Parts: sequence; C-alpha cells; structure tokens
Amino acid sequence: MAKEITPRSENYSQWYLDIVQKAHLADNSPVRGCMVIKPHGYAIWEKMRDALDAMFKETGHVNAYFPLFIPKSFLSKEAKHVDGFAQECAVVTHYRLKTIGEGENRQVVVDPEAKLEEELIVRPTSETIIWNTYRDWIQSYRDLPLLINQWANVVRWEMRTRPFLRTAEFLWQEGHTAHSTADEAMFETRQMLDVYAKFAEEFMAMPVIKGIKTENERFAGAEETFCIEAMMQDGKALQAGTSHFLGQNFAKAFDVLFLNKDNQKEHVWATSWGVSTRLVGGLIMTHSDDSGLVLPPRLAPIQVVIVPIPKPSLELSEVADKIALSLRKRGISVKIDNDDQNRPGFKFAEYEMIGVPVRLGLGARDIAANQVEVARRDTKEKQSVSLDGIDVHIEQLLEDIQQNLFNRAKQYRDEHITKVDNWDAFVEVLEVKGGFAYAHWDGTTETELAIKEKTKATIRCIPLDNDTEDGVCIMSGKPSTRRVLFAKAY
RNA sequence: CGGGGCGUAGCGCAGUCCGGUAGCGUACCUGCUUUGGGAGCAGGGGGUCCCAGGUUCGAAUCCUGGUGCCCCGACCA
Repeated sequence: MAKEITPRSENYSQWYLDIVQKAHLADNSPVRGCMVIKPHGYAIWEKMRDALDAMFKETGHVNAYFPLFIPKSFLSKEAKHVDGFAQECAVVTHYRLKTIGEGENRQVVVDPEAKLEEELIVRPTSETIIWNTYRDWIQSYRDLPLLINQWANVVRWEMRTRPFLRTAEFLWQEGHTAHSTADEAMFETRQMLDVYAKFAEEFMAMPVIKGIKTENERFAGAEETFCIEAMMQDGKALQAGTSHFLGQNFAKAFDVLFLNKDNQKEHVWATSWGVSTRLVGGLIMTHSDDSGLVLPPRLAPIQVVIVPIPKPSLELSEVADKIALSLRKRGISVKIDNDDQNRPGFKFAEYEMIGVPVRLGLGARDIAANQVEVARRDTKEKQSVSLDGIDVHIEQLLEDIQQNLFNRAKQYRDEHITKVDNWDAFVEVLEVKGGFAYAHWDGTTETELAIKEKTKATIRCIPLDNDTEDGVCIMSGKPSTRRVLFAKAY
C-alpha cells in the first residue's frame, strides 16, 4: 500500500485532510489559510458551477462582475453589515513596493511614499459595492427587477481554516437582486433557496433541510436568512447555502430609489444568495469512504474509466475504444488508461482514491467471454457484464449510483435527527449519538447562546416544513410552539 | 488572540538528551524481469539540517533572539 488514508473511525478530521490531499483536490499554499485548488478539485467545482449557472439562467438571472477592491468607507454604510464583517477584512494600504540595499542585502519593502488616500478592503462579500452601483442603474420601476449574479473570489481573514470548508480566500457565486415590492423580493429569496436545495439533492446527492436562521445566525444586514443545512458523516451540520431577504436595508444605506407607477419615490427591495467552494467539502464528507473520494456521477469529471489488463500478443485497445465510443455517444465521460507505467492494481486503487464512479476492467478473460468487469465505486461491487448493450447498462448504472448515494446519505441523516424533550436527552444526542437534536426552544437569543455555551451546539435552522406544536424549551422550560434543529456545526 | 506540537532530500520521518564527515522509508532516474488489487531485483541522482547571532578546534545537536507552519479553543460560509 503506497497510499493510506486515516480511517474515518480513527480520526474523522485527519481522514478529511487525507482525502483532500490524496484525491488530488487541493494543496496548502505558502499563505496561511489559503489553498491551491488542483485540477481534479477544480474540475469538480467547474461541474458544480456549470450546473448552477444553468439554473440561474433558467430563472432569469444574468452574470456580471464587480471589483475585488471596495473603498473602506462603503462597508460602514450599513451598520449591521460592518459589524458582521469588520473583524475579518484584508485591507490594502499601499500601491507600490521598492527595493533597498545592495547585493545579498537587497530586499523589497513597502514604499511609504505610496500610501493610498483611502484604504481599500478586499471584498468579504459584495453587497456594498454592488448597491453603490445599483443606485445609478435604477431609476424607475421599469428598471426592476434587476437580477444579477457574479462568480468571484472573496476574502475573509479567518482565525482557523480547513481546505474547502473554510479558507481565507474562497470561490463562490453571489446573486444580488433588486425588486419593486417586498413580496417579489421574498419570492426571489425563496426561489433561490429552492434552486440550491434542488442542486444539492439532484447533483450532489446530498440531502438538505431548508430552513430559516435565527436572529443570532442571520447574515449581517439581512432581514431574514434562509439556508440549506446538510449532515456530514460525523453527524455535524454544514451550512451549504444561504439566501437572504435584505428588505430595504441596503437601498436605504446607498440611497437606491425608484419611481413607481404613481410617480412616487420608493426604496427598492433586495435579496442576495450564495454558495461557495465549501460545497466541495460537503461533497467529500457526505459520500466518501476509507478508500478515498466517492463522487456522484453527475458531478464526476470522469464518469467511467477503462483499465486494460495487458497481456503480450493481445490487442485490447480496439475493444476499449469501441466501448468508449458507445458510452460517449450517450454523453458519458470516459477515460481509457493506456499508461503502461503503472500496473492494473495500482490503477484500481488510484481511481477509487479519486472517486471515479465506474471502472471497467478489460483483459484476456473478458475478451474471450465477450464481457467486461464492471466495478461500481459506491458499493465496490464487481460484476461481469456482456459487451452487448454495455452502453445502456452503464448509463443505467450511473443513474443507480447517483440515486443510491442520495438514498444512503438520506437514510443516515434521517436516522440521526432525534426528537428530544428534556435537557439530558438533548445532551446525550449531541455527545453520544451525534447528529441533529430536534427540540423545543423558547425563541430567545439569550437561551440560544446559553445552549451554545454549554454544549457547543447551535441552532442550525427553523425548518420550513415543521408544524407548530406546543412544548417547553429544553433549556429554560418556558413555553414553545415549535421545534428547531440543534447541532454542532462546521 | 490563548494552549500545545513541529521546522532535516518532493513527501513522511529518525538523528538533538550525551557536539565529531547527513541517515531511513517513499517518491524520482537507468536497466532487466513483470502486469486480473497499490510489483521485484540491481544501480543512481538529490540537502543553505527554518533564519540570524553566540559558545567551541569542531554545531542539525548547546545558548540567545527571530520566524514559519500544523493541531486544539474563542470568531465565521
């Protein structure tokens, strides 16, 4: 065994780091908290991006690009927004370097003569610069709705980072829309939440719970934050996407007004919504195992790999090419690994490590029997299948794998959502069983923070589909009308 | 920003206590034999031992001061 992964049961956190490295997803960078996204990791992100981008376009959005640098003064225009982000902003203060010294002592320093009059912040999110721009773009109700998305990088100077899950710089998309009525903005907020949920479940095969954030967990500057929450294999929660109803907060902060049909000036209503490269982390922690990455077929850069098992005097490539062609005709991405440097055993392990959903082993035995050995990554089952109609069989198998991954993840999640009605049971779920505790809460931030203090668990969301139900808060004993989801979170 | 750990070949590490020519595994290069689950043998290349200063005949090793990274916490997508 040339490559070994720490088993999940031994150290889940180390297992995650091993997968990132050994499946060639990302490297550490010289700068703390940043990562180099390697071609295989980036290919997965590209698949995500392409699918999401198509969904945004279908719902009427267009892409644009706003600048990386934001004048410092912009951030302070919306009071809550600045409170939320000020702590973690990178700031540009100078625009030039110069060299000093000679020979071995020569070094580069910041030129003190080149200090910026107004410092620039590197965007932690783009609401401020976008709303500053929208002020000029919007004059009449005829300019609305304005439905814009951007694909960009943002920087948040985090104390503690982990590849994909939390990095100082990350890639994401941020949608920013402007509407003439509150109802329309709220419809947009909910619509994009639905888009995220559909993407998570149908492409990532990652079941999610749609919900509303508590005031404490709300986006800085939003009136209401909606989210999709997923459960990782270790029972911890991952916020996978958020969609915010911003009310008129940013319109008021940046004086974005429009004339309505009655020739009256009104502030516009706003939304913003985003998902990031964090989704790659969620994908890893939803499906992968001790043999490596497991990818759902719809996001796999390579869906099928063909590994010829060479024997002297045996011509395999013709058969392999024929299989590949028939699969490609059905839109399936196929790689034939004809590299003669590595032996088949090495290749088997390697393709399992990087998560290729289906592997075809093709050797003398198979050719003689007009068969091919089909191995599926999700269950690691192997089966000999006739070459006649192999394309149809593989197409169906990919769909089965996609569905099986979702079902497996959903079953695990559902088994780890536990209704609890008293403090002891609450603590036991969080400490022993793991997963989400579905419990009554009195609705106050004070209680929420007290629970976090004692258990490290936070309210992940108030699920959208939950019914009202009389009960008492597990912490304060005060009356409650609904349950909320508690969990430890990434 | 607190607490802990670590900087030695691309990667993972030993050597440091007790100073004396820089080591192991893996990866890499060459050749031969191999190829249905991470090949074997033989040969080979590769190092400012994190940086600066000090002690010493002599420092990876001892002393002083820097610095970087990782892990654990508080903060967050």
